[in-house]
Amino acid sequence: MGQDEVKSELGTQERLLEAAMDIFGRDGYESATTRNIAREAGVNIAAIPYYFKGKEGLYRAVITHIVQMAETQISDLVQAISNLTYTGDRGKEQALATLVKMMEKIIDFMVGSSQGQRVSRIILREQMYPTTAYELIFKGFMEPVLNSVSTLIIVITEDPSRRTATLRAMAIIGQILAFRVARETVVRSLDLKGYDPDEMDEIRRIILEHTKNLLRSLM
Amino acid sequence: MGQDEVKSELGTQERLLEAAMDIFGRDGYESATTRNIAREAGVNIAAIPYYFKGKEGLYRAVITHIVQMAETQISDLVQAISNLTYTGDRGKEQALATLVKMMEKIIDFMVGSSQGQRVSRIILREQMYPTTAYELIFKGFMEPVLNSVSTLIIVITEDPSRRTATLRAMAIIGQILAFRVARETVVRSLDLKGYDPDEMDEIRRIILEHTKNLLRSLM
DNA sequence: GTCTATAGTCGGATAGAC
DNA sequence: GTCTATCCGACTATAGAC
Repeated sequence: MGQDEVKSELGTQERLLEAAMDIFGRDGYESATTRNIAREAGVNIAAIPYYFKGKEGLYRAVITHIVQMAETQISDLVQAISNLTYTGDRGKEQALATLVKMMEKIIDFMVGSSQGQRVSRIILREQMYPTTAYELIFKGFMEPVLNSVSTLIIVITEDPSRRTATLRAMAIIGQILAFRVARETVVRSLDLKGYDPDEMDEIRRIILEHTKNLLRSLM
Repeated sequence: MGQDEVKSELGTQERLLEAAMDIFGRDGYESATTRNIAREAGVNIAAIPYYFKGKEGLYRAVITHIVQMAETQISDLVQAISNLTYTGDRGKEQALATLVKMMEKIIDFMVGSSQGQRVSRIILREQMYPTTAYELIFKGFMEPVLNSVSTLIIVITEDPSRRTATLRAMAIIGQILAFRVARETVVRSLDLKGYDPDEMDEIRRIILEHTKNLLRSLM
């Protein structure tokens, strides 16, 4: 199927996309320069307006790309949650186990992997300073995750209020956000170099313990 | 008294500082322009290098100012915590009550007041993308708060590990961060216009309930 | 102290050769 | 499709009149 000419086209585009994800993730949209991105990708600056219709178009392409990456990570769990019906005490424990699994995915994605760190920086930036690209992230990632988690919380707490469950879901996920947003503060407070596997294990352990204890107290 | 004067009666320096807090909080450091700030303040652009040695100096002045504001909010609690010694079951309950009080302060400051919202946007931005001004925030605000909260957690859980307590503190405070960082997502998910007093009450109630239930489960 | 005018810099986009 | 050269706009900062 693949033609050689197509391969070389996608090569330049893909290299720009990879470099853009790095630079946008590191510097933020305004501070990032197309000159830097082009240099990092090893291509000419003029390739950006040529392939992506400018800086903004490149940014949107990055957003679309990372939403797809994130979706891949969680699609199976979202799918499972929207299909299954949980009832009774056994259903509650199942729902809690699923929730813990989802939290684990999010932790490893946002805090653990170096790829996920840059990606989640971009996502969090859009949360704080939404641009026209925010809609893509909301519909493609945030809304599905928040809906899934709040559905599980409704099952676990037997409180049918979607509103209350959504707020609880935000608070619970916030435990994870803290370690991404305030990474520098955590690292300094504990006099670390970064999150190495030992710290990651303890962070994961603590957040999951908190989540389980909290939800059991609401059962 | 008569301190409630309007903006036009403030000096040029103060008007610049107020305007800068607004614009930096809304747009972030790079996106904010000195032109905008000067126009918002109703003063000439040249006043910025004249009084603050340029854009960066103005930003540092804003950071210093907001750290002082934040310190005022929490200094009494930080003071009380560093002085008192809590022991026994009664001590644990006292520590928990103090922790809840501090959480309430932080919620009202970060999520509730419109002033605090702009300020906390700047603080969170420095968390995610630290500049040379980060040190001021860390030493003046983040470190004292994190230390206070983790000290209380050590008393409550009777686990002497400062490291574990600090990580727990981050996770617990993260519940608050979520409503500031992902405000737009919360608002959209619940189809709101913003956080009105009803939502604020429920957010506060839920976070405090989570915090109390969680820490009781760790006693 | 405050203004106008302008210098100096930088980043994004484009034209046109190859 | 990719390159070089260049343009244009926007921004910060400064010089100097008042």
